[in-house]
Amino acid sequence: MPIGRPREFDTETALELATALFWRKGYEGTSLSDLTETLGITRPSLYAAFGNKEALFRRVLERYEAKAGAYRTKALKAPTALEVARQLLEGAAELHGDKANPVGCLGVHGALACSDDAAMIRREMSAHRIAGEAAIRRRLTRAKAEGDLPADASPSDLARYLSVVLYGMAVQSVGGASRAELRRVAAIALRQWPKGAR
Amino acid sequence: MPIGRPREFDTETALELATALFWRKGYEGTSLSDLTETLGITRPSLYAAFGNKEALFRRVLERYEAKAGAYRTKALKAPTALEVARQLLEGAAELHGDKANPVGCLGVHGALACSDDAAMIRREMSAHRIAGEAAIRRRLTRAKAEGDLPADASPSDLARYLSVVLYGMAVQSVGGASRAELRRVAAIALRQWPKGAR
DNA sequence: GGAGTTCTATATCGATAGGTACAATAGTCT
DNA sequence: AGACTATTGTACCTATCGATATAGAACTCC
Repeated sequence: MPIGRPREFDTETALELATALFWRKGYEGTSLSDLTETLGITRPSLYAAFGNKEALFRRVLERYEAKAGAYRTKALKAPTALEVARQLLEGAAELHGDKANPVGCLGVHGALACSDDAAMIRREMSAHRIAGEAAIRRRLTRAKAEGDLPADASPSDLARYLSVVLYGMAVQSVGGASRAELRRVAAIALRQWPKGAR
Repeated sequence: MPIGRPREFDTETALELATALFWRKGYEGTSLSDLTETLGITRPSLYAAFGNKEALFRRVLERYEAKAGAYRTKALKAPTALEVARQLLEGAAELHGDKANPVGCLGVHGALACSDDAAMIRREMSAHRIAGEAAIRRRLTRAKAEGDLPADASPSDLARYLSVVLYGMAVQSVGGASRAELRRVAAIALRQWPKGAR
C-alpha cells in the first residue's frame, strides 16, 4: 500500500516551538495564527499533524512535563525530606530564573486559563497540579514514617506549602525576578523546614 | 443647562458585578457579552458609562485593591515585622479561602494575562505587583532600622519571599484549597520568620 | 506509468471578539 | 411647551477566533 506524500516539517521541532509559545502566552493567549506563523506551517498542515489546538496543547504539555518538570520527579527521589524540598525549591529557581526559558509556567497559566471555552483544559491542568502535590505529599509521608520528619509534622500541609512556594516563584518570575533572587527565595522558604530525627 | 436622561442602573453595583466577573475569569476571559449579560446593561450603556473594556477594568482594579487588598495596607501598619508578615499571610488565607469570593486573584490573573492584545494591562498589573512588593520591602527596611529584624536579614529578600507565598496561595486557591488549609500554609510560611532584637 | 495515499496551499466557513451609528426615549432646564 | 442633553435599544461594523472544503502536489507501491 502506498505511503503518501512525506511531511515537509519536523514534528518534534514544531512541538518545541509550540511549547515555547504556549509557555509564554498560555493556552488561550496563543492563537492558531501565532502557531502557524511561528511554526512556519499552514493551518491544514497543523490540523493534519496534531488534530486540533487542544490536542496539540496536550502534546506540548507532555513534553513540558518531561523536560521542564523533570526536576520535580528527580527531586522526589532524593534521600531525605529536606533534600526533596531543597531540590524542588532550587529546581524551580533554576527553571524560572533561566533567561532562556519563557517566563511563567504552563501549569500556572493553565490554572488561571481565561474563558469558559478552556474549561476542559483548566480542569485537566488542575488535576495535574493536584497530582503533583499528591506526589510530594506521598514522598513526605514516607519520610515521616522513616523518621525523616518530626512526629508532629503534617506531610499534606508541608506538601501544600511547597506547592504554594513553587507556584509563587513562577508568578514572581513573570515580574522579571532573576535566578539569584529566586534562589534566595528558595533559601528562605527552606529555612523553616522541620528537622527530622535522622 | 439640561442634565439629560438619567442612568437607569447604578454604576457602583455594576462595578461590583464586573469585579466578580473579572476576578473569576480574568481580563481577557471576560467578554463584553459576559459583562452586559451579568450587569443587565446593553453594550452602548456600558460604553457610555465606562468608556471601554480596558477603562472598565481599571475602575474594577481600583475597587478590588481598595476592598480585597485592604488587608495589605492594613498589615503594613502593624507594629512589628513579624506582625506585618503574619497579617499579610493570614489576610491572604482569609481572602482566598472565603468561599464567597471567586477563586484566584485579579493580580495573578493579570500577571499571566494571555494574548498580546492585553500587553498594556499586563504591564500595568506587573507594575502594581512590583509596587506592592516594594511597599513590603520599605516596611521591612524600617523594621530592620528599628531593630525589629536581625542585622543579617535582607528586607528585599524577605519581601520577595512574602510576595511569592502570597501569589502562590492565590494560585492554590484556584485548586480549591480551603481557608483552613491556607491558614496552615500561612503558619508554615511564618515559622521561619527571623526574630528581631525587640 | 498509473493507482493509491498523504501532505500542502488557497480560500473560506460560522461564531464571536470589541466597538459604534442612529434614532427613539426620558429627563432637566428656561 | 419647547430646547437641550444624556441614556437606551436595535442593528450592525470590522477583525479575528478555531476549524475545513477542496484541489493540486509529492511520494510509494504495483
